Amino acid sequence: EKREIPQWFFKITAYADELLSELGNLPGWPDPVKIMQRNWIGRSEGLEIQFAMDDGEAPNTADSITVFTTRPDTLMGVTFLSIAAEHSLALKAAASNPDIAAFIDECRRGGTAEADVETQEKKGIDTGYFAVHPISGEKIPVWIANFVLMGYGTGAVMAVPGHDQRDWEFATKYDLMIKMVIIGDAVRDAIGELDRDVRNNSDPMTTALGESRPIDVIEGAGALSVFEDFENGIITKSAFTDYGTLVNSGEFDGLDFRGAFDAIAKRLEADGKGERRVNYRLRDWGVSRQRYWGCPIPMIHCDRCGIVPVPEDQLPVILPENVRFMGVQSPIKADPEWRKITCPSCGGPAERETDTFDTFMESSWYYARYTSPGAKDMVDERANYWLPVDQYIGGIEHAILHLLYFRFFHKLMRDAGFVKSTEPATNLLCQGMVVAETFFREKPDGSRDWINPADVEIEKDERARVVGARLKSDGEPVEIGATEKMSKSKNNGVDPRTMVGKYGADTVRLFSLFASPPDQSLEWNEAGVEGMSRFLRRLWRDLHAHVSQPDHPEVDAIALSPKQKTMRRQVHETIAKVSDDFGRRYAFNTAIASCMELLNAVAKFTDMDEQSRAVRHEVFESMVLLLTPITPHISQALWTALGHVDPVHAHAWPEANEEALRKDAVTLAVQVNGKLRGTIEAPVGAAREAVEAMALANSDVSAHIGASIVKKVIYVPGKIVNIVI
RNA sequence: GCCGGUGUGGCGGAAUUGGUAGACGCGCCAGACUCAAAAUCUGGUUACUGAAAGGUAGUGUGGGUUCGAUUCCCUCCACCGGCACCA
Repeated sequence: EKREIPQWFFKITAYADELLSELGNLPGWPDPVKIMQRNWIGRSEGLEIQFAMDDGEAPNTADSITVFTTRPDTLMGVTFLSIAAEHSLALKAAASNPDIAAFIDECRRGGTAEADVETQEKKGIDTGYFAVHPISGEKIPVWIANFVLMGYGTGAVMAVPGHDQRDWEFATKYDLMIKMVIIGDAVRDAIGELDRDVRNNSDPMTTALGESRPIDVIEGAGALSVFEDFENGIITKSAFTDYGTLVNSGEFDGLDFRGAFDAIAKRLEADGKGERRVNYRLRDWGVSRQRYWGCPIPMIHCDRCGIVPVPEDQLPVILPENVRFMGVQSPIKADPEWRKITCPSCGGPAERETDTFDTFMESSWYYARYTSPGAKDMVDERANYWLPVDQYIGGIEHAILHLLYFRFFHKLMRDAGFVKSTEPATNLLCQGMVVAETFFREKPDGSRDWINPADVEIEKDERARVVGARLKSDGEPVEIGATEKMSKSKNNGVDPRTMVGKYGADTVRLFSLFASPPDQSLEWNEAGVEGMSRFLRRLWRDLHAHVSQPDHPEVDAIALSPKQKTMRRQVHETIAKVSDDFGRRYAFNTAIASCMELLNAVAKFTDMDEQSRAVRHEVFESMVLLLTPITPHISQALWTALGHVDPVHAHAWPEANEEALRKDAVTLAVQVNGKLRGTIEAPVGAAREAVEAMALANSDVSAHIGASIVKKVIYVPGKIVNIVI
């Protein structure tokens, strides 16, 4: 059932629409990742418009410049076109003009990374060519601009300096015309008033300007500067980029964004000069890299047959290991022998591809291969048993690239018939980085000698503030640097095995999960681990003290004293909280904290009667089960101590008992004007009037009300009473 | 520059749907035990003020919405991640 693979198959842009829409079917993925991917794909609706070249100036009248715009409503404000340095027309202009050629060279030298392009100084050069405005027929100049990239859209943009900030800055710098064709609502409304007075001119802006009185009227609408600019025929402050109403746009005057979009689209479509189009910011994925390390691209270049795939029985192409590195070039590129091969199609001499795949290529489908070890194909039928991945975990730094390629590849495999699912992973957790403090000493040449945190002693003042640090070996001070991601270059890596050796794996795992929620960065700091060790030792000691007591009956919920009930309720509250923290919130730190609270509470619960011992048994059994996923080894030992024969991991996860969770009374905060002034104990389900009366009767509260009149009382059952005076 | 995130005690962090800010842990202080130390246990620990009870302020900045804001909205600042070849 494998499909014939069409030519567009490997283009990620062919999947742009699906990659975007399927984000809506990923409830188990974090919102920030989905938002970043949505923005990265960047779907936008607009018009593609052709600007013909002016006959008298163009080197070839067949030339035209195609632009894409999401703001066709500003079309009548176009005063020039900006094209990329690699645009065919730019290259044509460069052929006869050394200044232009030099400018293009300069653009090439600049970085192509989006961050470089967006932060560099906006520069341009006039090509000397003119295009024709598709509606007004005006001649408009064509400029080359360093911020227009060939890889985006069509490599050319229509410039509307009046209503685009970047175009505005460019036009101001090079003294190009700026037209106002959109006005905001405030200006429109003010003009509307003037228009009613005059009524005899169809162009409201002209009417307003024709009168000697508009300024004071407009001033009230808060648009004075815009209006003054218009009087002078230029926008001086900055571009007006909001949506609004069209002016100075001939037949389109008075239309809003939507109306203008439709009218202009219709007009251009009728004239064959433009059409509606959906554009994506997403670019195609170039998968080849000019380096040695990597998976060779299994393609063969034949002069007669073109590019021919390596036959399947010769896969995989193995990277030669017996190579010599010389300079920066890949050794398989330098080696004239390795690439020699006969063409599998015609049998003539041919050459292997010497580029290797981008590492993102393999990381895009390894998870699928893991389901089918030894499979002859990429995967076999086992993939459909395991996939999609239930829980995928990776760093947030992969939010865009890896996780988009990952989704793309899964859809490719689906369309090739390898898997049936549409998305590779149901749930995604992006964990933070492991960071640690850095320490250094400055060397005479100003460079830094980084010192490992394990070799440093921290000095603190009497208020426990860090005042300095010393090297353990010589006792001399060292400088304290930033807290950064663990790295070799900053020598702040700490091997957890040292800690595991000292405290055991359970303690270290407990510590690393307790230190911060998984999606935040984790500070690896030895100080906290002592607390975890203490907690486990207390649990061990208290549990063994409990099992050394005489046997006890089952818990009899009806026979429990209020104190026993409270203790038992806390057990079930903890079960409910830990279950939710593990299953829904991934909040392991708070799950552990509530187990600690439970241990603190049971340590104070020292009654020795039978039912107390029964409740205490429930505390320890539950706590051991709740901690098992984090501390399996000590949990198993404690489980055995509690008298169980079966392994702890085989036991069912505890469930919170509704009956045990029930409360008779609840503590309510009482506020006066939003400030906490006291608390009251109210029976659950008490009437509003009764609760209000209790709140007003509270002495701390009444002291703050004094002789004032109570205006309003807000009561949120189970939470607060707020008395407004 | 753009997109996303973060900012809370001395420190890591909690507050889940707008409802008692600082849970839990570290550190620190005091006490108990001890000849002593370690370990352990008990109590305290946001700041200012006050003998105390308490009062006032307080969650990066400045504003706003609300009876009530760490939480929602706007502004700004700092830091972290990504920006398509980290060859």
